[in-house]
Amino acid sequence: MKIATFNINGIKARIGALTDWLSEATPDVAVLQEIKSVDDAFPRERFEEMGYQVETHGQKSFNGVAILSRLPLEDIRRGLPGDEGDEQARWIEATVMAERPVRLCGLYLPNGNPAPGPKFDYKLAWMARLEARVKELLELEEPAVILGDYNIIPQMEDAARPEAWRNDALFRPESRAAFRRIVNLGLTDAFRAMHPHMPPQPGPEQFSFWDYQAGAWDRNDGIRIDHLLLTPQAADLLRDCQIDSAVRGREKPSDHVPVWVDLAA
DNA sequence: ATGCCCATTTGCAATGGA
Repeated sequence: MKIATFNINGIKARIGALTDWLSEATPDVAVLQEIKSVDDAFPRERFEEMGYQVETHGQKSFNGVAILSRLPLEDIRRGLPGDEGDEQARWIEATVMAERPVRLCGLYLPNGNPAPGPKFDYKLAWMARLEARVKELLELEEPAVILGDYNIIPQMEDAARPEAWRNDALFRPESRAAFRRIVNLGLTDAFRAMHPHMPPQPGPEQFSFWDYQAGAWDRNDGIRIDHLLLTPQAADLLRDCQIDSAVRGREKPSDHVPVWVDLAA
């Protein structure tokens, strides 16, 4: 079963690029971030025609997450627990009914800039809520994938120019420590499990985001911030993990590209 | 040191992104 995460940066602007990629990559499940749409405005028919069940958790203008699945979805939940007053649409969960059911948690973690400041505080508070939810998921001892735009550069090798991100909310010590705390509960970073950092690399590192500005894509000045974290039961099913980098070089691209895992589920 | 580009808004400049 192929499960992908893709920050599309606006469904309205990305409908063509997204359907093209779905047709080629044929993921069983695509977890989307930044749909930037309310639920009623999401073009669900376009994806239903392609055989996908569509579940959205949108809001006006910003944020918004969704799950597209060719297999049935059950027990859909919207919103990250832990703060009833949080209006931002950044979390959606569902169980994909494969031969071996897998719990999916799609997330769009807050950017957190500028740091320090209230937006950075919100990011860290959101990550504390994520940690609490991950602890619950791990106690179930079932296959689960927590995937999406984490807005975290985990290590130096995950940025082409780490020094440029030194004081950024994506790379600050507090952000990376919060990410490590979550991973260290017992999750596996699927990409690093399949592609360990082995300096000196024969080629450039792989990234999942390149800024629109300053020719970042042409210079491969990217960062790896879209992640798929696996519970032990999901990690035991891991067959492959790849980044579809070429999508970034097409017409009217998102600034992120899809990242996917193949699970023996 | 700052902006570069892109998407959205009941828009025509401002905000958010990362």
